[in-house]
This record gives sequence, C-alpha cells and structure tokens, in this order.
Amino acid sequence: MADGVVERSRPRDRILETAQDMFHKHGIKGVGVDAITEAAGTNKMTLYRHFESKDELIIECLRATAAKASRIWDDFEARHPGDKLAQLHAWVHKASEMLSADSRGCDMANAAVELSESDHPARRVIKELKEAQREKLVALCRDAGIGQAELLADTLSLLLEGARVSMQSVGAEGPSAQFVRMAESLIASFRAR
Amino acid sequence: MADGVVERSRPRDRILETAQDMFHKHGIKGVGVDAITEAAGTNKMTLYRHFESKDELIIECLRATAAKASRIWDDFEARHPGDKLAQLHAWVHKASEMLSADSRGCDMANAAVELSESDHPARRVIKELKEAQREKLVALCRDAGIGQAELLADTLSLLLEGARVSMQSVGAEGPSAQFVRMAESLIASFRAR
DNA sequence: TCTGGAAGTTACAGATCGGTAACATCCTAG
DNA sequence: CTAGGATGTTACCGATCTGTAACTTCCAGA
Repeated sequence: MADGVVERSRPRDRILETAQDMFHKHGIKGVGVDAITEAAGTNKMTLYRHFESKDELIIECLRATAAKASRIWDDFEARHPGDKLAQLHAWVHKASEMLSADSRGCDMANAAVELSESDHPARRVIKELKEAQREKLVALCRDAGIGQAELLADTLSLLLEGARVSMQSVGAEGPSAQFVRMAESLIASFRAR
Repeated sequence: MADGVVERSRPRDRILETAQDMFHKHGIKGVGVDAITEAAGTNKMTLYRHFESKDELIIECLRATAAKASRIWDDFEARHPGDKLAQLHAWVHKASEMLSADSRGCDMANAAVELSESDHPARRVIKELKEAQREKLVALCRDAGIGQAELLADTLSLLLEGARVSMQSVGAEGPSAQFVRMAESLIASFRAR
C-alpha cells in the first residue's frame, strides 16, 4: 500500500499528527486547514467534524506535544531509577540532542509568539502546560539535592528557551552551541553551594 | 491639531513607525498592510510607493528596531565612559527594565519564529543584526576584563532571549522574574575565575 | 444482507490577504 | 501664480483564509 507518511489510521489521528508536524515546521499562521487535510489524506469536512475550529485543533496539537515531552521524562526515570541527579544530567543531554536534531524550537513558545491576542484560547493552555513543565524541573532539581532548586530550574529553563529561539534567528553555530557547557557548569556551581 | 499618535511627519516615516509598533504588538502575520496604512493615516498606494513589498517593509522595520537598540548602547558609554564593567551591569539593568515594560519580546526573534520559510529575505537580515549584537556583547565582556568573554556573553544572550520568550508563554511571574539575579551572579562567577 | 454512522466530495459563502491601475487632489519649489 | 511631484481615493485582481451545506460513498457490525 505504502501511503508514504500517511498511515491508515483513523482520520482524526492523522489530522492531529499532520497538524502537529506542519504547525511545527511552518508555524500556526503559516498553515491553513486545507493544507493540513490534504497532507493528512482527508478533507476539510472531516476535520471540522472532529475539531470545532482551527483554534481547537491548535490546542489539541499543543496538548499532544506536551504529552510527548512528558513521555521523555518517563524515560529519564526508567533509565536512572531513583537517581535524580543522573536524571537531571539526562535532561541536559536530551535537551541538547533535541536542539541538534531540530531547529524550529518549542511549539508552545512559538505558538505564544504567533498568537499574540491576549484572549486567544490557546494562551491559557500554553501557560498551564509550561507551568507544569516548570514544576517538574523544579522537583527534579530539588530531589537531586540542590539547595536553590527553583533558581536552578528557572535558569536552566531560560537557557534552553533561549537556545531554542536563538537557533531560529542566528542558527546552530550561535550561542546555543554552548548550551551543554553552560548547563553543566551551572549545575556544578549550584551543587557546590 | 492633535492627530493622536499619528504625527504630521512624512508618510514614509509614519508607515515605518506604525508598522514597527503593530508588528511588535500583533506579530507580522497578524497585521495586514491595510491595517498599517489606516493606522498610519495614509493609504496602501503610498505604502507601495515607498516599499516595494510587505517583505521589504518588514526588513526596514527590523533595521529600525536594531538601530534603536544600538542607541541604547551609546547611552551606556555616555553614562559610564570607559568603565566597561559598569556598562555591563547597565546592560543587565536595562534588559530587566525592558522586560518589565513590555512582554512581547524581541522583534527579531519573534520574526524568526514567524517567518519559518528558510529562504525568506528577512532571515538573513535577522541573522546579521543578531550577530552584530552578539559581537557587541562579547566585546563588552572582554573589555570588562572577563576571561571567557564569549562564553559569558553567549550565556547572558541565551538568558535574555529565554526571558523574553518565557514572558510570552508563562507571563512575567515565571522564570524571567529572576533574570537580574541570574545575570548578576553569572557575571560575578565569571569575574571570580 | 441490510443499515447506520463515519468519511469523502463538491461547491460555496464571506472575509481578508498582498498588490496594482487610473485618476483626483494637494502642496511646495521655482 | 504655476508646474510637477507627492499623496490621497476608489475600485479592482486573483489568491487564500475559516467554516458550512448538501449530497454521495464506504464500511463495519448486527
């Protein structure tokens, strides 16, 4: 059969997966629903039977992205059970790996940039998901025995967020190239306190 | 007379200033040329007599924004002539001040997120301007007597870039609230080496 | 085999987009 | 005062956008 990328799953799943990919690559306002349905091998009516609007689809895509990220955290625990410090280093390593593999940055941050209307329905979802991720990193730092866990977690967050956006403007050879070194020396200095 | 925001300057200047403001607030793809000309108190034909396309207008806006930022650097030198370390602290202070005053982040970074097409004419301009800013900060760090000047400059860059994008997704009470503390303790630790 | 819901198809509405043509008007330099 | 360029006005082009209506086809379960 070999439909290429389009697997023979249910239309709703194909739409969601395709939309995630296209929003990520071309931005939310850079992709129309027609292009999504065509790439998903279906049609516009079917999309609107499963999602009440494009905004609703955007939100579902963001939730799906966050869920994928969450699964990565599960992997940290699986690989280093109980060893929170090792998990923190794994976080740094994985972050750098994802920086190298993809230069379009964080879907939620990008969406926040694009959807500037302060009352856009996706904004509260973005905030919730980002806050949950922040709490996870804070907990990881704290459980790794670091004193100022919140401050380290927030610093690492900003570094990563900055690296992801910096890559999009100056490329991979810019400041983001030093992300691992920065993060590791930060962790070391926080542990030394 | 009191035309409100629209001063009685020449149409080209009004268009440029208005476009900068609207692109900043609502994003590039969130603003049409009709809306710009109307807000600038002029019309579409006049816009296209001065700018050959919307893309060209975008580029001019980015250059203008960078020029404004450049003027801020002149102010550092004027306030702390010769004292590069004081200028570095002034940079931190000014960055934090701008974070508090505005939550829409950096126009160039936002543009890079929105204009995802890799061959978009604005992308090379963004890269050039960002690289120039990076070199300025590296030079400032080096002249302030810091050993690993590039690494400090890049770290501060990523922190600021991260703070600006973080504000847009989680708001001013998120990780970006600690920007000054992070930056200052970074500078201190680099100076101690 | 029959049936009912899910999915596909076609066409369209109404708005907005970037960009242009033709023409009227204004304002300033000579 | 007058000429000529800068600006304003109106109308339009073709493309694209989100979203919907009406109808047909498919397919799985009873």
